[in-house]
Formats: sequence, structure tokens, C-alpha cells
Amino acid sequence: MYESLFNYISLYSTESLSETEKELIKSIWEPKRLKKHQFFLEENKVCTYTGFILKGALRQYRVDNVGVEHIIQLAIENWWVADRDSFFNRTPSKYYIDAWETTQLLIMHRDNLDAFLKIPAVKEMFWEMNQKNHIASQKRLDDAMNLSAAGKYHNFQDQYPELIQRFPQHQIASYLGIAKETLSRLRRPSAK
Amino acid sequence: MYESLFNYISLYSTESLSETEKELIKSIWEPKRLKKHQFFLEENKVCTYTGFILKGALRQYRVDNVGVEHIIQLAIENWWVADRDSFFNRTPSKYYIDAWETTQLLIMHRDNLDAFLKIPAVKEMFWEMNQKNHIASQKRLDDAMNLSAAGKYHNFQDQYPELIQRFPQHQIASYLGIAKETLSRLRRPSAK
DNA sequence: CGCGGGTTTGATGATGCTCAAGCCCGGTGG
DNA sequence: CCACCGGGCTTGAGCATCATCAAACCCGCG
Repeated sequence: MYESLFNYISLYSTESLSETEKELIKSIWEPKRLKKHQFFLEENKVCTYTGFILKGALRQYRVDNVGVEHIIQLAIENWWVADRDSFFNRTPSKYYIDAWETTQLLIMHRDNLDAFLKIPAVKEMFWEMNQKNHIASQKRLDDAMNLSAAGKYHNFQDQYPELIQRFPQHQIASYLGIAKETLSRLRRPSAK
Repeated sequence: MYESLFNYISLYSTESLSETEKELIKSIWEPKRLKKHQFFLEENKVCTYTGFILKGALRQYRVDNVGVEHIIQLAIENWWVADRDSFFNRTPSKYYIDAWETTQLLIMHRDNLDAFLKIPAVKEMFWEMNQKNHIASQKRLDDAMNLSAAGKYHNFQDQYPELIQRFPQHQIASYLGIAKETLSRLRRPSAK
């Protein structure tokens, strides 16, 4: 059950986890199950937990002032879920996070964050992740600004083929910031 | 000369800098002057230095395959400059960074990064900055995808009024991902 | 005085959004 | 076993927003 998490940590760190550290992790991360459509986080609530997906799929989105959902992130196995801002700063969130498939998670309360970060391998992993995330969001921004709808979609296909299988295409469209009809038309008369 | 840097560090950290730490910082950060249009970084080179702006203004941009510049970042006093990816991972950069005004910087070689990060206040500051950056780029992405040209510009006005003074508007347009003509038209028949 | 960077203005057209309708298909209940 | 329902996907028509191209303008400076 905890193996995926341990693996993930060692993947992004040069240090390895001692047995006592593994025990610590087991004591602060707890399993949690979400049924489809169940919320992990709702708007205006503080994101007190961060999650690691063992099996399943979640979406993070916000709802604009006319009630339309804007998908911020689609996440599957071995991804983290949380509203970073809300989680770290204990501020109310602007986002919803819910399960798109029935999902098995490990979750950790914000109160245990410091203890978790005391583990050197974890600290290093977080650091690496920050870097990676930053670079990734820079790229995503660049794509969003400079690519055509077709470009965005092809890009997405290349980068996240798994996600295409797991989410309906109107959600992908929302994630990419294009209309679902446009995405539909892109797929039709098409190459590849 | 080093006071701005010290101030910046204490601003983002709960810890404070000892005298010996300040001495260390002075030994690894060196002053550097750039004349207008002089490069801090060029495409395909590794970004071996990171900089902190004491006075002046820089732009970071990439050049697309038809030769058009896309501004990634505009930076003035008390901002950091570097291509993070290139700097941390020692990989060739896709970006140019050059001085838009004559600029006074402090710079640090990548080889001194570890020593720099050994200072607790610095480590903490970096951590905080990572968080802030991440949240900011999330917001920027959201804006880029969902706002109209007018919305983007108003937003920019609110968030970075100083930058409007310092850079010509076609650069701001590029930063915002809109055509310079569009920006010009936005300003004319104008509110606010 | 003339040059050059920056800005403005106008005309045109592409891209992609909106709205509206119909379709496809899998699941449910009669 | 079939009819219906609903979510998702497709298709079409019209339209808004912006990018593009081209020309003129403005102004500080050598």
C-alpha cells in the first residue's frame, strides 16, 4: 500500500529511506477512498490534506462567475493532489478537487507536514518537484499563449497519452482552454 | 551594495543573517554591470550565473522559428534573473536575457550554489520563493487562458504598474501574448 | 534635417467560440 | 427485451475577437 509512495520518493531523491523513516511515513499518511464525484476539496474550504494517488483519477477545477468549470489539473496514479497555496498557507481555496473515477489515495494532514519534511529524502524530493513543476508550468504557459488549438491538443497527446484514455474529451478541452466543439472538430478530419 | 540582497533575504525568511553569513555572501556574489542591449544569457549557452538586480531592467525572451521574440519575463530592481532550468540542471538554455536599461547586478556562479543554500535563511527564502513563483505562474496561466486581451492588460496594470513605466508597450504586449496593435487600440478609447 | 524606434490607425481575414440541433450508446426500469 | 433517458460527442451556421499587413505618424537625437 505504501510502496508506491516510497518508490516515488526514492525516484526523485538521491537519499534513501531508512526503516524508521518508512515507519514515520506510515504513521502520518493514511489511506482514503473516494467514490466517483466525491470531493477531496471544495471551494472556500482550507485544503488541510495533501494526497497521493494510488489508483484512480481526480480533477482540480474552479468555477467561474457564470458557473462554468475550468479544469486546472487532471491527475492519475502517482500524482499529488492538493491546492498548494491553500495547503501551505492555510488559506481558503478557490478550487474544487473531486474524483473522476473511484480512487484510492494516501493522505497526510497539514499538521504533519513539518515532520514529513524533516526526512532528508522527502525534503530533496520536494525540492526537485518544485523545480520540475516550475519548468512544466512555464512550458504550459508558453503553449497556452502561442499554440493554436490544434497545437495544444497534439502537444497534450504527446505528453499525456494516458490521460486521453481516462477523461472524456470535454474535460480535456477545458484543461487545454479550448471549446469542446473545437476539440471535436480537430479530431475528425485528422491525421494521427 | 549588498544591502538590497540582504534585505531581500530577510524579507522572505524568518531566520536572520549572521555576520559570517553576510561575509560568505559577499565572497560568492560579485557585482556586474550590463549596458543596454548587452546579454546576460544567450540561447544554447548554459546559464552559469544567477543574478539579482540592484538597479536597471532586463528582459527574458525566446526567439521562435520565424525570428519573432516572445517575452517570457520582464524584471527590474529586486528581481532574480536566470533561466532556472538551465542554471540548476546545467543544460543549454532556450532563452535570451538582456539588459533593457543599463543595469547593475549582483551575480553568483552556479558552482557556489550549494554554499549559498547552506545558509538557513537562504534555504528558507528559496523555498518561499518557489511557492510564490508556483502560485504566480498558476495565476498567470489562468489569466492567459481565460482573459480577453483587455482583461490581460488591466490585470497587468494592476499587478505591475512600475513595469509599464519602464518598458515600451510592444514588449508588454509580447509578454501578455497579444499583438502590439491590439494593445495600442486598448489604450485609446479608454477607461481608467 | 532626416533617420529610426515606437505607436497609431485602418482594412481584412482567420481562428475558434457560441448556440442550437441531432446523434450515438450504454444503462435502467417497465 | 425493448423504450427511454442522459451524458457525451458531432455538426452546422453565424459571429466576435484578435492577428496580420500596410501605411502614416510622432518625436527625440545625431
